[in-house]
Amino acid sequence: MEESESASDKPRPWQSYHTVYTNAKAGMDGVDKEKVQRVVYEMSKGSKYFENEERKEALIRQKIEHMRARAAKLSAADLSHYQKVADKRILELDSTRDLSRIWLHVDMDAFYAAVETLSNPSLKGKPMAVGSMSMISTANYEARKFGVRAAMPGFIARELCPDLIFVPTDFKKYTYYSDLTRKVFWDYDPNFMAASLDEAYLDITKVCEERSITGAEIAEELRSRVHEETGLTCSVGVAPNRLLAKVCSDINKPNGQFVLPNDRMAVMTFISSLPIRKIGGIGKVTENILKGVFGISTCEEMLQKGSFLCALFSHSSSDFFLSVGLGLGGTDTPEARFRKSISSERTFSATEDAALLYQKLADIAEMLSADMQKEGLSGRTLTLKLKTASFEVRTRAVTLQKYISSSDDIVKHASNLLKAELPISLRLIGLRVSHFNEDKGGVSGDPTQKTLTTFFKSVDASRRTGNDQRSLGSDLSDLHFISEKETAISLDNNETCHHEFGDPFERKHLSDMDDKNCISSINACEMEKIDELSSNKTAAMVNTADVKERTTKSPKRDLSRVSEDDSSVQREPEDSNPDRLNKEPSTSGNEEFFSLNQMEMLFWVDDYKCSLCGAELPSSFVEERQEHSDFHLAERLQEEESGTGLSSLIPRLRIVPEDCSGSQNRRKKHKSSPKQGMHLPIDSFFTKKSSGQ
DNA sequence: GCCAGAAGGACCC
DNA sequence: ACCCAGGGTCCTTCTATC
Repeated sequence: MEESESASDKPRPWQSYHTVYTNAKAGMDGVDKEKVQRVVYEMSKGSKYFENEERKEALIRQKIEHMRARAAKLSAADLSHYQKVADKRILELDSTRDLSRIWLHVDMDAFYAAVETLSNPSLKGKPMAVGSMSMISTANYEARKFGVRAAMPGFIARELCPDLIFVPTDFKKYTYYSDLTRKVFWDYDPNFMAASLDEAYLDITKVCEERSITGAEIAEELRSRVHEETGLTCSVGVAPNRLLAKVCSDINKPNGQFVLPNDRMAVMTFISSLPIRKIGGIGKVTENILKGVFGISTCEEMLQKGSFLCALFSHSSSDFFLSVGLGLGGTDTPEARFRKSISSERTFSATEDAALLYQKLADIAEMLSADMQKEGLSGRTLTLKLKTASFEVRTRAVTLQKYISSSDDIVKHASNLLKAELPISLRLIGLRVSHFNEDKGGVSGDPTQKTLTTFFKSVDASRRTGNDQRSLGSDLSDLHFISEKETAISLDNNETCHHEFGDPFERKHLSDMDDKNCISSINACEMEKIDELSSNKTAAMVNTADVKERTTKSPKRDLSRVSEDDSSVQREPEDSNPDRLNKEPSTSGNEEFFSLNQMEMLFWVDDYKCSLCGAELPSSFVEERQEHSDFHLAERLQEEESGTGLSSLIPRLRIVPEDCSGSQNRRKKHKSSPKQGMHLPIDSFFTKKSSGQ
C-alpha cells in the first residue's frame, strides 16, 4: 500500500478514485470523464463512505500484490504444466460450443426514466433522474451526458448536473409497461427469460426457422413492436448465446441493435478485442485483478494467459475466464430455480442507542415477516446484517430447529444476535431468512435429501461451459485466492452426477420462478395445498362443469380476481388447516372463483404466473389467460371423465408444463436468467398494474 | 473426507 | 442543504462434527 500512493499521487488524486460510475461498462461517450471523476472525488473525500472505500481498495491492492508474487514464483516447469492444463481445458470447453441457437437480448432504454417521461412529457429533453437525493435508480440520456448514472447518490448527481430533475420511483408504472413489453416478447418466445423489469432473453431460433427470417429482421420487428405497444424504445443484441447477446445489446444503445452471426470466426473476432469489463459478471474488482496481475484487458487475452489463470485461480474461475475468451455462454433454457432467501434492510442515520436499534430491528422484522407471509415462506436460518457507522458490514447468523416466519419469532432470535454485538454504532440493519422448508425438494422435508444447492452444483459441471452471467458473477468471487495448494490440478472432478439430483418433483415447482417471488409463493403454499389435495381434499372438488361454464362465459371477470383470493390464502402460510381453502371463498365473496380456485387451484402467482404449470402471463394478457385457464379446466374435465381424479394431481402437475396453453408450450420454463430481477423490490411484483383487467 | 453452518465478498439490476 | 439503497445469488474459507 505504501508504494502506489507516493508515485502516482501527483496532482490529481481523483484519478485514483475509481468508482462504479466513472468506470462502468455502459458507454459514457461524450462525458467529460475527468470532471466527473473529480467531482465525485471532491464530494466523497473525507466521508466515512470514502474512507471505507479506500480501505477496501487497499485490500484489493494487497490481493493483487499477493497474486503477482505467486505468479512470479511459478517456475518454467510449472508454467509448462499449466500451459498444458489450459490448452486441454480450452479444447474441452470449445468442444461444447453450440452455434445452433439464436439468442436475443432486449434491454429497454433508460427504462424507468423513459416511462416517467411518457407519463409526463414535459420532462422530455431535460436531464432527469429517477430516484432520490440519496440514490438514483436511473437517469435519462440528457442527464447521462453530465455523467449522472444509476447507483450514484443524488447529491453528487446534482453537483454534476445542477438542473437535474428528480422523479421518485413508481414501480407500479414500470411493472405496467414491463408487462406490455413482455406481451410482445411472448410472441417470439413463450419461454422467454425475464431478467428484470426491463430486460429479457429470447431464444428466437424457432421463430427464425418457422418464418425463415433472420435474427436481424426479428430484432427489427420486435423493436418496432415494442415501440408501438409502449411508446418506449429498446436495444437488442442477437448472438449465439446469452452472454454474447447481452454484450451486443449494449453496442448500439439506445434504440439500436447489433447482430453477431452464428459463426465461430465471427465470434472469435468479436470477442478478441472486447474489454473484459463488458462481460456480465466481471465487475470492478475482477477487472482490476485481471488487469493488475496478468495484464489482461481484453477477452482474447484470457486465452493467452490461460496458463496463469489455471495456475492461480480455482477451477470454476479459470473455466469461466477461458469460456469468456472463447466467447461461450448459455445456450440452453435453464431450469427454473427456487428463491433461496428473502430479506429486508434499512439504512438510517447512524446511532448507538440500543433502544433505538432494537426498535429498528423490530420494524424490519415486521416488514420481513409481512413479505414472508405474502409468499407463504418460512425458514430456519436467520441472518442479521449490520453496517456500522464506518460502513463496515457484518453478518451474524443462526440456524434454528424450527421454521419461523412470524414477526415475533424473528425479533426474538434477531435480538439475541444483535445483543451480542451491542455496544455498536449502526447505520443499517437487515434481516434475511433462508433455508426454507421447500429447499429439500418439497414433499418430505427430509433433511437428508439432496438440497437444491447440491443439485445445482452437480449440474454445474456441465453448465460451466455455457455459463451465463450468473455463473460469471459467482466466479468472480473466486478471486478470493485459492489457497496455493488447491491450485493444483484437479480439473476433472467436476464430472459428477447430474442425474442424481433430486426427484423431478421439485423441479416442477422450479418452473415458475422466473421473477423473484413467484417462485416461492408457489412453493410454500402450493406444497401444502397439494399435500392436502392428494390426501383428502377431494371434497374441495366442486362441480367441474359448473366452473367451466362460468369461466368460459365471463372472461372479463378475469383471473385477477382469483389472484385476490389467492393472496388471502397465502397470507396464512402457517395455517395448514385444510379448511382454509374452503373458508376463503366466503371471504372473497366470489363464488365462481372460489369454485375455480378450490377445484383447480389455479391462480396467478403474484398476478403473473399460473400456479399450476408456471406459465407466465401478465394480467394484461386477458385473453391468453382465459385460454390458459380454459385449458386447465378442459384438462381437468377430461380427467374427471376418465376417472382420474385428484389422486393424480401431483404427477399431473409435473407434466402439465409440457403442453399447457396450447401453442405456447412451455416445456422449458424460462427461469429467469441468472440474476434476473433481484433488484426489484418485491412489492413491485405484488402491486398489479391496473391495466390488464 | 465430507457435511453444515457461519462469515465475508463480488456482482447484478 | 440534502451526503452512497435494497433485494438476491453464488462462491470461498474456516470450523466443528460425524
